[in-house]
Amino acid sequence: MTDTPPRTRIQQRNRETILGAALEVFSQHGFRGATLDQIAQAAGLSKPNLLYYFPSKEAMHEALLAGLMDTWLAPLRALDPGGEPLDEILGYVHRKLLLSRDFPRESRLFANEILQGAERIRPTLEGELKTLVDQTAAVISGWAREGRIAPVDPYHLIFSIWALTQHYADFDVQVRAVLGPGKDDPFDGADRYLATLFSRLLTP
Amino acid sequence: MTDTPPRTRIQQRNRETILGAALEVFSQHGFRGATLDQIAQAAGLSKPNLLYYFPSKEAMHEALLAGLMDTWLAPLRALDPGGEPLDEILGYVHRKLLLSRDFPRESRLFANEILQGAERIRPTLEGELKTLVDQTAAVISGWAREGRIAPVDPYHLIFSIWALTQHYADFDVQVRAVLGPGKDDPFDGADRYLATLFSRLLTP
DNA sequence: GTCTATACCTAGATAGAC
DNA sequence: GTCTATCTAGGTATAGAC
Repeated sequence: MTDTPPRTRIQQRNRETILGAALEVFSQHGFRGATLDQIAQAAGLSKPNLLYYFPSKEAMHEALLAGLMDTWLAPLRALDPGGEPLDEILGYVHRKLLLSRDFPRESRLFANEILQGAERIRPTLEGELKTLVDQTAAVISGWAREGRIAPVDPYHLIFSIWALTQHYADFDVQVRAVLGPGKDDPFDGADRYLATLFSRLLTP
Repeated sequence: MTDTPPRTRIQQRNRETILGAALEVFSQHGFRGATLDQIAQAAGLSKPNLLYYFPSKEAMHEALLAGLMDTWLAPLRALDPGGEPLDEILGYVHRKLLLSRDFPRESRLFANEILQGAERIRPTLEGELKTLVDQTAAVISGWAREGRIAPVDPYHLIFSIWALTQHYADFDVQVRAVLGPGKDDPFDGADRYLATLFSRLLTP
C-alpha cells in the first residue's frame, strides 16, 4: 500500500522513529489535536526534519492508517472455517483482546478515525473490511445451521467482539478510574469474562 | 452543576442554540478539531456573538460535559436493587441502547473525551461514576451469591454493557459500512442480540 | 540530512460602532 | 445584543545556510 522505495538504513530508522512518535501523538490527541511540535519532540528531531521525511502532517497520518489495517484484520483472517467452531471464535476473541492490550495506541488511532467520520478510511471499510466480514459471517451462519453453535446473528456477534475487546484499549482511562488502583490488570479479568460470555452465548 | 442565573427568554434560547451547534461540531471533530467558525455557522450566529454568551470555546465544551453526565448515568441509577435481577439488568441494557440510539452525538462527545485522556472529567469518573458503579456491583454480586443470576464479575459485566451499547453510536459509520445499505436499523438487531447475549450469560 | 529563521495562514478572542 | 474589523498566538510548511 505505502510504497517503500530503497532507502539508507538511517532513513529507514528515522522514518520509523517519526511514525512511532506520530502514533503516540495522533492516538492521544486525534489528527487535528496533534501538532508537529509534539511529534518532533517525541521523535527527538526538529520540526523541519520531520518534513524532510514526510511531505506533510497528513502524509504521516496516512502512512500510519495504511499500515494499521492489515494488523487489525489479521486475527479475523486467521479464523479457520475448518476448525472447531467454538474454539475458533473464542480464539479470535482472545487474539483480538491481546491486540488491544499490546497495541492500545493503534486501537485509539483507529477509534479516533471512526468516531470522527472515517473520511480517510471509509473506502476500506466498505470494501476490504465488509468483504472479510461477509465471508466470516457466512462461515458462522453455516456453523449455526449445522447446529454446531447456537443460532446467532453473525454480524452482531462480530460487532460485539470488536466492541468488547477494543473497549479495554480505547476506554482504558475510564476502566481504570472505575476499578481504582491496586487491582489486577483489567485485561486479565476481561479475558476470563469474555471467554465465559461467548461460551454461554454460543454453546448449543 | 452549571449555574443558570435568571436570563431573558432570548438569552436562554440563544444559549441552547449555541450548545446544540457546539454539540454537533464537538462530537464530530473533537475539541481541538472543532472551530468557532463551524459552531457559529451551525448556530446561525456570528462568531463574536457566540463569545458574548460563552467566554470561550472551552466554556462551551465544559457546559456540554457538565450537562451530559447526569443524563448518561440515569439508566444505571434507575436499576432497582429490589427488582427481579435478570429483568433489571436486561432493562438497563435496553435503556442504555436507546440512549445511544437517541443521543449519538452525546455518546461521541463522551467517547472523544475519554479516548483523549479524559483530562476534563477524570475527577467525575473517579468520584461520582466509581461510587455508583461500586454500589451497583455490590447489588449484582449479591444477586449472584443468592443464586438468582449466574456467577459473574460485576465490573466486567457493566463494562461490557457500556462497550456494547455505545459501540452502535460511536462506531456507527463502521457498523453501517459493514452491514451495507438497505438493511434494517442496526439498533433493532442490536436490541435482540444483546437481550439474548445477557440472558444466556446470566441465567443461572 | 539537519539546522535556524521565517513566511503564511488559521483560528480564538477583543474593540468598538450601531 | 449583534455586527465588522482587527489583534495575536500558534501551527504548517518553506528557504537557505551548514
